[in-house]
Amino acid sequence: MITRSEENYLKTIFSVFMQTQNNVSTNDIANLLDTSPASVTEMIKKLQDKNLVIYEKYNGVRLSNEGETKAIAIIRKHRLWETFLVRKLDFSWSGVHDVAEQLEHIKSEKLIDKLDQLLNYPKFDPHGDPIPSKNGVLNYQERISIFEMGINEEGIIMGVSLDNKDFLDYLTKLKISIGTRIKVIEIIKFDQSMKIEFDSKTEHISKEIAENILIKIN
Amino acid sequence: MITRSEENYLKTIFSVFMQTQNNVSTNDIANLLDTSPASVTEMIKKLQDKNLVIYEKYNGVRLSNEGETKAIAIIRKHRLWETFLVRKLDFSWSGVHDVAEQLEHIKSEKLIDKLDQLLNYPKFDPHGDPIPSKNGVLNYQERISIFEMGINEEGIIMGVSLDNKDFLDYLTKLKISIGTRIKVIEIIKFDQSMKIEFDSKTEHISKEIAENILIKIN
DNA sequence: TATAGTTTTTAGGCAAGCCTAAAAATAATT
DNA sequence: AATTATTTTTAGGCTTGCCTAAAAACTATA
Repeated sequence: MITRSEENYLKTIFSVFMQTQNNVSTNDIANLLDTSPASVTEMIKKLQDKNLVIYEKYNGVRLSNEGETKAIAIIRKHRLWETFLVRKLDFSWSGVHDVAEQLEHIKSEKLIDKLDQLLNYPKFDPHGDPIPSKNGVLNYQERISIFEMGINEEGIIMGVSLDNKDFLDYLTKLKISIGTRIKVIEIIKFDQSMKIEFDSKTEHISKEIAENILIKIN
Repeated sequence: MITRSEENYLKTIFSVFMQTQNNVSTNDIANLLDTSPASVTEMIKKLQDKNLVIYEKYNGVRLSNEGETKAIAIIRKHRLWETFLVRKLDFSWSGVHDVAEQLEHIKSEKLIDKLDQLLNYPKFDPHGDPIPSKNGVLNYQERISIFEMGINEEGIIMGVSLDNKDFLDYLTKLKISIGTRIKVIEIIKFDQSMKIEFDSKTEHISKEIAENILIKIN
């Protein structure tokens, strides 16, 4: 049996490794899970005993195949629940995270399969992140931020890279959502803010906003 | 903050007290929660410190007003989740309990309100038990078992008093469900089994079955 | 390369929630 | 009423997951 806390460690290790492709450091995990490095070391040893991670002292940690399977299953649950909350219970995409964080630990394969079915087997969650399939395939779509685009380039919004309430609420206000086609009109050198066009209108967004909106890249 | 374990104690104390109207004994709680009497004593003290129960050594325990409010809130969550599982995810009423047991501990008032709304504010769960309202009113409908009925008496099935898979599956097979109108045709003295009529057909049910099907009484 | 700085691990502790065994209180029986 | 049986509580321990402080190992810099 895998505990809730262990699940959170696996999830964290997975997502950091995804980004860096390097063994994950004790300190990084401690910061992300808001716990002490000492606790992390301790927990990693437990996970190692359960063959969920590969660990060498003073050299960081990464997931074993078994650990990765477990991590992906949790991410699947999290993203399906987020999708459920937004689509069926009218949650805003900014209000979804904390509840999904709890729901992802519910243990019932049947529940998740049925939820998947109810939602008609969604491929992406409300933030545009891919939902792993039941058999653990995570279909990763490469994306760049609007900030990385050049003038006159176009793209379709595929997701966001920040789960901050104010940020998401602002996007809602601008009526920017996943699927929106945008075009970069102008880049202001001074503050690196951008003028973008979408739905036949123009909006001016700051660097911070542009950096956290992701578009598809082929 | 109230822990998952504390919530389970409150729920248990509440339901035993509902039935007996007496202070609940340490032993009873231990049996129901499948734990040791010593652990129960210890936990009760904690609950007392939090003003959730009223407790006197060697004299059992009952809920304080605050404890009762908490207990009812958990029961509300449990029964709403059960309703959701059956109505939206096609769970059988026998498969629902374990998952609801987990889901009832999810902390989010908004989630429960939205769920309630999605289900159109149900008054009863799939087993026929009343769902407490948001403000904590538990509308109890008095019921008796079929076993307590006399010959030629009629009634409408309002619920069950047993959450056993084999039992519930058998009712499904017999096509007995909540709302079914039944009439007692014959009582066999020898084994106290009963012949009942419903949906223009007759079935023969054992004492054990009859005892666990509840009908409305006015 | 020696030293200073950072990261990681070890050591020792704490709260929650459980356990068993033994003691104390209550209840039942002769 | 005295004894026996049952229930409940106390005492002492265990595991999980966290903590702080100190030691050890790595990394960077003079």
